[in-house]
Amino acid sequence: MQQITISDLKNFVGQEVTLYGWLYHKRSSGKIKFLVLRDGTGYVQCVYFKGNVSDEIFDIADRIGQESSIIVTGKVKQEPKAPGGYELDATDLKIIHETHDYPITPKEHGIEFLLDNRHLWLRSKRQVAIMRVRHRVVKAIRDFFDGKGFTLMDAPILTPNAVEGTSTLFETKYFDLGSAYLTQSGQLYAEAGAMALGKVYTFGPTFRAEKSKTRRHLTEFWMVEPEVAFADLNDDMDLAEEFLEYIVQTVLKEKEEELKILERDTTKLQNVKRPFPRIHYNEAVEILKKHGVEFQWGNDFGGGDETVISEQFDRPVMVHHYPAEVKAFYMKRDPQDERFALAVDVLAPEGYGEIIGGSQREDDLDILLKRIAEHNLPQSAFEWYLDLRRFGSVPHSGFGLGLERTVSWICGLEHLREAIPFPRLIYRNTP
RNA sequence: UCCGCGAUAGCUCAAUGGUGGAGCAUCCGGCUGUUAACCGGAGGGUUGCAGGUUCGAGUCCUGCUCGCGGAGCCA
Repeated sequence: MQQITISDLKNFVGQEVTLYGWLYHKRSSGKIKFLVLRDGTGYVQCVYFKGNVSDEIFDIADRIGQESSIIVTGKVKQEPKAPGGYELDATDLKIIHETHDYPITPKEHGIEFLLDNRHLWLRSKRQVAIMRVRHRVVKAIRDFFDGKGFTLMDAPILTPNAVEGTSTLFETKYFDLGSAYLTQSGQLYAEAGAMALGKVYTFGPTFRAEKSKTRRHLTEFWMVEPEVAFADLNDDMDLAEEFLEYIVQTVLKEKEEELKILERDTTKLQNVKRPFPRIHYNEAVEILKKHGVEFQWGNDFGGGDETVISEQFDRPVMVHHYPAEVKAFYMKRDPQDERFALAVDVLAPEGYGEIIGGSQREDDLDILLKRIAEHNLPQSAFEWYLDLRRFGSVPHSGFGLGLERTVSWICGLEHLREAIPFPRLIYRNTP
């Protein structure tokens, strides 16, 4: 008897096979029982007729509870009515572990209950589909950069200094050196990498101790940050749009089944093709005014503002030249107009907001020193970073893409917490 | 941190200030093609915690705890 997976059933029609998995769902009708098996690769209905199997096997099928782990043997049958197209005419059933009273039933549950049971919730169809898409997005990210001559060069997670104020940093004791902080961004280290390798990217978890309590925030999330030497803001935008197009089109092509399970309207994703609209901050402000939004020039956009702006377009929109005041110290200012930073945010459609933030970096030592002073940052903490401008400084640019926001957008999720296996939220760090 | 909402059976919810219910889950019984199957029956409650008002509080009032939605901030 051949042991196979549910995803391989199509190659074994008419043959008797053995599947290992968990009981996902059960229906019975007197002398016939329908056991839906899941094995991580898919779902298949196994049909047990009384008479075709021994009474003992039939009793097991009757008795075992949802999520019991079992070994099923039977003949593969094509069944147009079955989801997936195949069904198992079962001949045998063995128990690996019998269980009862599994907490997550086929009926609806509240979000608190589901998050308390996240370790079990992950077994459900929808969550499995999301994790598959997440995995494919991660692979697409790596394939894209690897294929373009980038080197993966990860940044440290424990960092020595409170760079942009301690209020949003997680602090931890660090032996005799006092405190260390969980990284908020690998960018400064990526810049060092770009000066060594030309094109690099960091990809890992980042941490923000912001007391944010919205569907768009996690305290721990994953970010990919490419950094390119000899690249200006336009090069940065070129890279960002090619990157996003590649991710979305790849997932559309390869995770069709999962997006269907998630009931994602993929027509909106089909549009994600170059070129993306590029608008100046001033144009974005005009759009807000035209739509009756009260907005003070010079401010950053809020979530609602971003939605209004992105609704004007059928694909991601790149907003560039933000007022320098609201942007980070390391962003280079526009030599034509010092009020603006050479920065870009990419706003996803359908209200998903900012998924990419990037900029051309300040490469002049003296200007950077001035910015550090203006932001009341401790220069000593940045001496290593300033060295990058002392020894062979070049124009360079990069951006950061939030993985969970991207997954959330592609999957059409209501909340970021479903886009990561074990979400960390302001009032939750379990399981 | 601020604004708003909520906490009742394992889960999702209902209950005019007057004997706390339903669906699902569980258990028992029925059904040879079910798709969140269906039909009949049973068990299951310190109504988040602490006070108060009242003849009487799940319901009204005060405080607390926990959670949810949003804002600000950000990816």
